[in-house]
Amino acid sequence: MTHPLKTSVILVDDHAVVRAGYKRYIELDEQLSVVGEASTGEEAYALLEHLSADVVVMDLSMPGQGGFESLRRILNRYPQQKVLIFSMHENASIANQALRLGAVGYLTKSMAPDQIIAAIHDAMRGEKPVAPELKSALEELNAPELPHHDLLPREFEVLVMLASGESIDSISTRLHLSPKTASNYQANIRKKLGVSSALELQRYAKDHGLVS
Amino acid sequence: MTHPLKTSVILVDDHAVVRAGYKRYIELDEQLSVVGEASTGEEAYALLEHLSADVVVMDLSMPGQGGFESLRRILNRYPQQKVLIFSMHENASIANQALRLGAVGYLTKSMAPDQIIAAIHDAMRGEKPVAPELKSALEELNAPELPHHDLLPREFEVLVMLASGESIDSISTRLHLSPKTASNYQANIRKKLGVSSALELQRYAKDHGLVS
DNA sequence: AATTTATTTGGGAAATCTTCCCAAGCCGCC
DNA sequence: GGCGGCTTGGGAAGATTTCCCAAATAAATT
Repeated sequence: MTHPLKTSVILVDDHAVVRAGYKRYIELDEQLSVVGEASTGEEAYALLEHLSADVVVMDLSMPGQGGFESLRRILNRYPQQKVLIFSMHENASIANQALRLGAVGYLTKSMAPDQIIAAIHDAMRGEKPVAPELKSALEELNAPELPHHDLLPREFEVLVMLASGESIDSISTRLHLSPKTASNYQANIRKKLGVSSALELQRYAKDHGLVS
Repeated sequence: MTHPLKTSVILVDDHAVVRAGYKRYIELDEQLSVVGEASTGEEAYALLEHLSADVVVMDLSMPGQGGFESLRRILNRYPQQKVLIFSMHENASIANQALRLGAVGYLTKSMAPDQIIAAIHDAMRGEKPVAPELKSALEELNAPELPHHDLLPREFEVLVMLASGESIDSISTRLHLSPKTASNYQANIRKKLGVSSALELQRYAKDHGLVS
């Protein structure tokens, strides 16, 4: 058996301190080497044009409306690229979105360093490492019987606007509806989701990743 | 002139990766040395009983109702301790609370590593380093002419409850008021703050650090 | 002590918003 | 064509919010 090639890693995180931390641990592993770093999603995208890597380890919360959009663009351009998300948010709905977009795994920064290293190897082996504390929540989130799954399309649209803080009037204007209709939608949405105030509705939407 | 003693630092952050990053940079500086690490506020507090350090560098968002409470307890027990907060939140109101509690400085993780090192030296020199992007917001926040400063005491109390999502009914019950009165308070609060919905009110409260 | 002054509490009445029920128009589907 | 689901809004009752105002109480001032 020949000596295997090292697994190459690109680190993407807007905090230099955090990148340094990853680097420290990754370099302790004989099989891994950091071949590039970027501090924004755009930078990472540009970097990939000149440099390929087996795994891109990326944070989601970055400036310049980064994160998700960057992930989307990278995977659009390089569909085979393995992108491992390391986020500080232990939020199942964020993880869910990232995995749906095609990330190869989702881990949190609170994991132990050796688990992080292990996850990179897992990803190389074709597995899809997910932070253990999120597994059950992720299943829950993909359960089809969640209340908002049987909102009508139009209702869903209104829900998102309501949850982002828009008023009935603003919604009815932007959607060319009578305030009456928008208001009726609100009543139906609240009933279906089982909430009774604007704040509860917003919390529902946030908890389920419908708004950020 | 004699050789000065090294400045000793304790790192407190629940992410081992992040601590490793700080350590990397701190150890590059001849004058600094990391003498201890902790992953929670409680651990840090316990550590200080056995070990003293010139500066404690601490993250705020830690598990176990950490952060603020830990800061409070540490400064209560060791009023002279220099505690430098390094948070990932560029939120002026959080910074404000931390500084009021007696933190010697507030910096964000997005600062360049050399600025971070410089800030530790600044703190030792008796300065109070604050992340530049927060300075103006901090002054703004301490300006006495903010709308909520002329809420009546009772109004303020109701504001906080409203902003945490409580309903008029729940508030009137808990405060032994008629729903009518609670509702009147709400109207007055909204008028004074210049908001027109529950969500705007919540955002106001969050932006000004009145609720988390 | 007497008198302002600020605060807390809620009623009345009008305006607004929400809810619930229902119906017309549309679109797609069998 | 006919059925069923989606979108749109009216009507009417009910609830909430707002605005104005006043009594009771507490705090401050002279």
